[in-house]
Amino acid sequence: MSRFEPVEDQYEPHDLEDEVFEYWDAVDAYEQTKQHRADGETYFFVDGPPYTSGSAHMGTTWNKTLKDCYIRYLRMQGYDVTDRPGYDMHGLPIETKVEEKLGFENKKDIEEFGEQNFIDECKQFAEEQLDGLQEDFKSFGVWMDWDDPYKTVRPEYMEAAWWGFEKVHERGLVEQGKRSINQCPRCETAIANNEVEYHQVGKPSIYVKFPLAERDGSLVIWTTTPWTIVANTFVAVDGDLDYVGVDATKDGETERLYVAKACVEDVLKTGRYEDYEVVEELGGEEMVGWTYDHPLAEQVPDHAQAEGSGQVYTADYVEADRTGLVHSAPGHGEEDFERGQELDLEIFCPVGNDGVYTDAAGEYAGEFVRDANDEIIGDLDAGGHLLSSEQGHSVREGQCWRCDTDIVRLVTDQWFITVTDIKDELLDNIEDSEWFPQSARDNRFRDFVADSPDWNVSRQRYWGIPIPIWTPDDEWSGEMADAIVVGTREELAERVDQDIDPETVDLHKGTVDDLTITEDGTTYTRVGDVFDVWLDSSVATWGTLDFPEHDERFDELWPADLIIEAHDQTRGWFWSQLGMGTAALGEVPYDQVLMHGWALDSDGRKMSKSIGNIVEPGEAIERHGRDPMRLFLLSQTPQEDDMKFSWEEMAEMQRRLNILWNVFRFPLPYMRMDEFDPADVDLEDAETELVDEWVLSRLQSVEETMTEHFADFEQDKALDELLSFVVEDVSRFYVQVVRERMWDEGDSASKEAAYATLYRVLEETVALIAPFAPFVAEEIYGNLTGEAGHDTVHMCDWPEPDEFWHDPDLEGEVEVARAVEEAGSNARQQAERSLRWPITRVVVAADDDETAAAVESQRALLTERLNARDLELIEPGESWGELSYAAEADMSLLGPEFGDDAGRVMNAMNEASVDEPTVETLEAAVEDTLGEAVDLTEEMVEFVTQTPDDVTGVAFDVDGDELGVVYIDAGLTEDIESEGYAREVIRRVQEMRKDLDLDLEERIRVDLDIDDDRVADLVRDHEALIADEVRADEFGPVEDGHRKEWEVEGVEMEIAVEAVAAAEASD
RNA sequence: GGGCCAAUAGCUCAGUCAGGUUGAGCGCUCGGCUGAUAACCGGGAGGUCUCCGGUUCAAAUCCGGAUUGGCCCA
Repeated sequence: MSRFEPVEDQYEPHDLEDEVFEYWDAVDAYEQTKQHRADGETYFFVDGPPYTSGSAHMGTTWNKTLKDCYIRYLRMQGYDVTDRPGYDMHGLPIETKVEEKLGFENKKDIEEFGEQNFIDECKQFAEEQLDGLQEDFKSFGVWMDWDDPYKTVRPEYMEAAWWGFEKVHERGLVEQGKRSINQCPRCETAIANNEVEYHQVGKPSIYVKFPLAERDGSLVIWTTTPWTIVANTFVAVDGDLDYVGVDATKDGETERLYVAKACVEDVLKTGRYEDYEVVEELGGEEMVGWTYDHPLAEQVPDHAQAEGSGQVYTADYVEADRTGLVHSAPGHGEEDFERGQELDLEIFCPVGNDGVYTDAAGEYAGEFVRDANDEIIGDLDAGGHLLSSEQGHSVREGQCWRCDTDIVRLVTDQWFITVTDIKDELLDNIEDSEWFPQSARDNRFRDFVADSPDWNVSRQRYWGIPIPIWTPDDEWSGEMADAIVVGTREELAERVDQDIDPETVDLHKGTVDDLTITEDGTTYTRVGDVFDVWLDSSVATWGTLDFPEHDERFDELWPADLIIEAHDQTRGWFWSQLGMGTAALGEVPYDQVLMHGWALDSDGRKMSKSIGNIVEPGEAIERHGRDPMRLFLLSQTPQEDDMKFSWEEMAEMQRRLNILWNVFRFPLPYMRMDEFDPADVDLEDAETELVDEWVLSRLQSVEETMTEHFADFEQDKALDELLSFVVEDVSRFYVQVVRERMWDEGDSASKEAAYATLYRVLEETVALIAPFAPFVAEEIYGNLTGEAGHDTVHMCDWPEPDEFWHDPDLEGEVEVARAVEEAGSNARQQAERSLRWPITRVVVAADDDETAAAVESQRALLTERLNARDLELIEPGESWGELSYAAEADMSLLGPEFGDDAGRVMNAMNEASVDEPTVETLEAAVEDTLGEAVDLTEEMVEFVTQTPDDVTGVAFDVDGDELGVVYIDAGLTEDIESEGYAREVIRRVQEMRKDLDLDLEERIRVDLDIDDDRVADLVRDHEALIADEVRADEFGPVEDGHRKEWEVEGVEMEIAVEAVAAAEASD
């Protein structure tokens, strides 16, 4: 690529990005960049694996873009960064999608299809989804190792999970146990709590009388799940609550009912009793130990009847609601189960994994539980146990997140990692990681870890990593000491009875379920379950490194230096990694966490299919391009706050990039014409002017600040700093000032210094923007550096501030000067004197020495920018004649001094106008207004000047600190009018040159016909200036030229222009 | 139901920790500039700081409560 080639007039993201993609391919940009840092210090970044279903949405895009930005930045800082992407490919979501595709309804269909066939289908589906995602990520310009992602379905990764699990087992933290779980009866597997979704459903609401065994009367309970009464084991009361026995009468018959005292009226009304009498009052504690007969004893002969069943116990989940007595089935509900365990009661669960009653349910065997509700209600009624029954009671019901089937609570055998045994260690290990923001770690995360129960890692499914536990075929004791846990493929090959090759063996269920182990005469078979997918990703830090298959890199790199995910991962990946890392290795597997938010729609609502407010990244790219989309995403804070999507802001980013593009293309024609070569100029020795030195100093400051922001994981602020430098400092100021020097024909040291300065600024700016907008950075870098630079901007070092150029004092001075200029422009406008017309003088009243010094040192710049003949500086303490003064109050001092009157005093001060800026004169003015004397001090007051009519004055400030006032003297003189009119003519001739589409170098002849003799004379005085500016060879009659009538400040003039060459040709 | 986070101009956000007459960019509008020109410069309008209470001479800011939205947990 040769240098300073002409470029598009307009920043065109799409064409540019397509070209850059091709260019990257052509020069192997990604590989070269990695190679370039191969000897650098290692940095172990770990990608949180997205789940391979669906395509990349805005949240995923934000996440990957953040990762890409930090990886690119770290590479520029010299690190050899691990950038292996990962994909989470196992699990129920994929199984259900494949089931749908194959038209399956339940597990039996899968069994018929064949486990291995089903697993193959899942694998193929997951791979297809992965390809789609990967294409999306590449198209965002994310540079990761796409040729070699880690996949949770590969044997070496599955082995990493086995290895970790075996370590956990060695620490004695694995156990089989019964737990009350959410079961999806269709998927026939446990569902994690957070995988349960809720919706409102109508359910039965029944009051049931449990007949007491050793005394008259019944306990009254209420439930919305009649089918769980089959498994009733005890009734719970609140030990501290008051209960009553009432004799209730209906249809002439009286019966004794026991309910909470507070519930009597409601229960009896519900049961349509006509009358009642309280005959007993007793505390809940007194009822403990009462026995009752199971209301469905006849239909369920094998109902819970072991020692302790069928009795009343206390439980803390009881409230004085409904009846104050709670039917409890430890075989179903979670609280019931836990209380049952405490009481050492039997766990009776007559329901299979498919939600169908087993033989233990007697007459109901073979029926789906919820379908049996009506029959059970009928049986209760027939047995005289039903006090009341209603349908359609609205409650929140959990359903399976994948297939929407209503869940049932069951107690089943599950495998656990008993993280509650190492809770203190987990909490300690939290301290070893640094979070951004840290408050998320100390509040949200810590609370979650403190409350976390044991981790149920088993799922009764197919598409997952098989749990590597083998138990004896004959009766297993339940002790882990009597089970075998396998940690690696090699160990598997050594121990199993069958002949397998550890290099090639697939570890999925279809293969390993057939493998048996025989040791000491006992044969062991693998337990059927697979791991919860959260266990898969929990081992990502070593899975990324293909450990334990290879251990060198693990020894060198582990634990991870950085992970970046959204806040939902506090209970997800941040937690699962902490749990697994601590249980297996005693350490948290990551050092730093950057926790970002979610991508919401423009109203701050979640993007969802049902609302129809999803913005696809593809659409954003189509509308604005990749770099603008990335800039928008990266301009959002990456720490905890959710992002509100905004098309406007994305469009704004495109505009900002267009400004960068304009800044870049502006000097190209001049540099090209002059054959500028940056290598020939040593900027430090070049004849730089103050403004060059200023912009170079600003560049150093920007670099310093950006680096600090990156260190704090605030890339949004770094980007903001850079863009405002490009827009405010370079485009709106430096380029404006430096233009005239570039127009210089012939060689000039000043022009060369300007070239070299702008070149340096651009070269480093594109390096600074490279992590954010990699495409446009590449394009500009390539054009600027040609063969002299790296093959890609992404190989550049991160620009470090150069002390030689860093001059904060100069920056401060120019900041003041720019404030003066801005105020001066404002004053000019108020005086209705356009910039083309010179003014005789500008007067700057500086409030302090520093400001005065700044104005003095930037005198040349200011007079030029304000087009003033002279600049007069009023030193601090001095005042300019003909000014009066107004006062502004400092409320922080007025408040404490005057209390309730502070507001009135302030108003009086604001209204005052005095001849001299002293407290005494002000006090007098305030007294006039208020009618009472007040004591003011210097500190309470700030005086501002008021200008006479013939002069316009505007105060100037830097960041809100007022520093002084600029006065524009707009009085006219002949000399000024002469130049003013001349410049009006110049501007119009220039426009006409443009109308004619003349070449920059083209010489012209100009004919001026001005209606006003005085003005015509004034203009003639500046004929030389006009000729020079518009490249006119002569003034005189123009025959066939471009002719136009103008009105300038009320004066009619006719101007004609023709090219000299054209005129000669026609002669 | 509980925990954490957010709410400030039409839009995106700063200001909240250390209370003192609310700021920026964009958009809108009026004007200027015109060899970067779909660029650039200046002016202006636009806010009950979500609401209700409290503390204080003074609250966007501190405290309590509510509403709405987000994540997580039950």
